[in-house]
Amino acid sequence: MKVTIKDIAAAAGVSPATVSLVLNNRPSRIAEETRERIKKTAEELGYTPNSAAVLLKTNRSYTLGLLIPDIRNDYYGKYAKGMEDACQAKGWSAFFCTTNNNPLKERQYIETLHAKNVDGISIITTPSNQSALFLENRDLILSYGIPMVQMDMTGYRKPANAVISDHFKGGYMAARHLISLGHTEIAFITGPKFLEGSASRILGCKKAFEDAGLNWNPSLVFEGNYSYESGYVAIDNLISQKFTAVFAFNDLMAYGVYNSLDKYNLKIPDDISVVGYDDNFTSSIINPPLTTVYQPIYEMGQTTAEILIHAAEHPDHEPVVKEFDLQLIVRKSTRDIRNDI
Amino acid sequence: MKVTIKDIAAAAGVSPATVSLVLNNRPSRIAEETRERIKKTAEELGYTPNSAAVLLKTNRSYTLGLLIPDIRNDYYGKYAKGMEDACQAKGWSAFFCTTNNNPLKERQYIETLHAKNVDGISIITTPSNQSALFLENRDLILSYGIPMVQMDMTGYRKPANAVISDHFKGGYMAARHLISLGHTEIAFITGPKFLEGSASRILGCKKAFEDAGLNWNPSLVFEGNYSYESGYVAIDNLISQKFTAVFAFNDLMAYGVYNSLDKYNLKIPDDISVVGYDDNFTSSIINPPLTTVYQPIYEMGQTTAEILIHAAEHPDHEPVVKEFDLQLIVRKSTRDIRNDI
DNA sequence: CTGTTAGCGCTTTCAT
DNA sequence: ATGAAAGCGCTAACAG
Repeated sequence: MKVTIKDIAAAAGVSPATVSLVLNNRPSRIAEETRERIKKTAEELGYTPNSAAVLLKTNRSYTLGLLIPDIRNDYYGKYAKGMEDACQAKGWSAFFCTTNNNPLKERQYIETLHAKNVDGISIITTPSNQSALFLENRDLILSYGIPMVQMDMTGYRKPANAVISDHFKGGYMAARHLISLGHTEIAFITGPKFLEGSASRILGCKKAFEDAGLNWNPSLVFEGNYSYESGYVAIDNLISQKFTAVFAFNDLMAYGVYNSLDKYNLKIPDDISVVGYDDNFTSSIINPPLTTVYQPIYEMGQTTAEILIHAAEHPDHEPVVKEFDLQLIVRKSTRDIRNDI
Repeated sequence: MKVTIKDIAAAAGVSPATVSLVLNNRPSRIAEETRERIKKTAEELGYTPNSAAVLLKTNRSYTLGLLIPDIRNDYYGKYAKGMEDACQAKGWSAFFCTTNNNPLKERQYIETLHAKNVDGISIITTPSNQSALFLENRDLILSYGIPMVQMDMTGYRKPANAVISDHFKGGYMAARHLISLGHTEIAFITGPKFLEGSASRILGCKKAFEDAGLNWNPSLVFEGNYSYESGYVAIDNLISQKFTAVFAFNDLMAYGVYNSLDKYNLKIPDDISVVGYDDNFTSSIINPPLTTVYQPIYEMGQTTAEILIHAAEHPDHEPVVKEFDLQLIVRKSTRDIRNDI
């Protein structure tokens, strides 16, 4: 059925060992004439190496595992794409595993990934990730001795690699943008407070207020959970108060804000300015296009793969933390109100 | 490092063969007491079977490969999720491979998948898929003897499984909906004409016109390519003509229509009604929510996995074609104009 | 310059 | 009721 190096060896009149040497371009002194003959018959027979055999022998799968909460979330989709592309560029593969934020499912996948001998695993902080079960999962990976990179896991420091962005700065940028447009009463829809990323963004916002000499109003802060619905509900809860702008800590919640505001007949940006975070695909096509904080998530995925591949190839690899810059994308959902009556 | 059955055998004082028998629940008469002891030590040592070894021996990877144009497209995302969930339910895994509609990349992935001994492959028709290179890829999979299911590949009949939906009916449903709302001048933004699915939808639309005794106006048909931009451009091209509704052959193009219409100060659905196709996530949160034809794409993904797993487990498996029902989701982007002045 | 050999971890038939 | 042994396809150390 499947053609093996034995078949090639027989067809080319050499031994399997020679075939292996040639096909892997090992530095050995095989006659040029023999080389050609072997390569040619391999090509003719349509040979593909059996990676299970290679793996069993070398203990290297050239495969990475990626644990993501949800592939359908554009944010994670971009990250996954970045990893996949970087893998492909180096001849590696990636296993995508969707955990749905379920620690048991995540654990199961980690075991599968271990069984499949992946050479590295990427994990992501999610709204419920700080639970003990999730932390146990991190330790499981470490105990298997599999290189791992933590994406956006600001709070959990273990001897492992990390790929992060500066949430404090992101919060600061968004708030400052709104303030520079004359907004002083700003509603904030945050992520779960136990998430460090969300907490840092709030700190960034407060700093922006402080720098501008503005008063911080805690009653305009609503704790969301990064879902569309929580953005929608947030407005219902805040609507009785006065505010001219809202900063939602991710785009998904901003979409909820859009529709909730529409229900109250409030126009964006005429009545209320809105800022999001992440820059999902939808944010540029929605009406009005959403001003948002862009995270180079695709690049973070690429870097994750590169770190993991490096770690796999260099057993003496030292844990590394890469931080990425944020960028404010100004679109049509925010407006200068300084010249209003 | 990694614990093997040998380790368990040593610890439990039995032979590796016995361990294998017990851990795989093979029907053999191992003493209950021994069974327990083996299972317990396996648990204690944290044993995970080495799937490379299992694969090498059994020639079964319990893994499926999925060739998709783009994981970031929600349509494919749902499909991938369906496959992944069905795999997980049966203890299988899935490899996601993003081809970007590049036949060379697809080919490369097929070879990788073959090298990794996947037990089945799913492929999807895409806007450029009918090219000779893509068709060669199908044949490559077949030549490897790997079970395959073609998703939405209405035009290419080979001895292979398929998972499809009735495009003719989908086109008919959308057009009839608009007609029932009093629209007689409807613009159509189709997919590439070489795609059978798109062609069938047009036929369905024509049939709806015919059934309603309406005249078909070819100048209101614009050939798009299923991208956001092509929906946007379509309106630029059609705007000089009179129409009260547009049916875009996918949601992405409908989003382009939304923004292009906005540019001309045309309101949805007040001035123009819009219907899409696919029911992406964005369609329910966009303003106004988009009326669209829902394809049970998640279920199609599940079924794909089930067919593939079945085929892998039954070498005598006969090719099967599963057709799925469509559903019109009526939201706020379409409006009854019969009582207008 | 090329071939022989052992063995990676597991399954499975055949002996005991 | 359990164990010994062969072998899946490949690589790498060692022979020749």
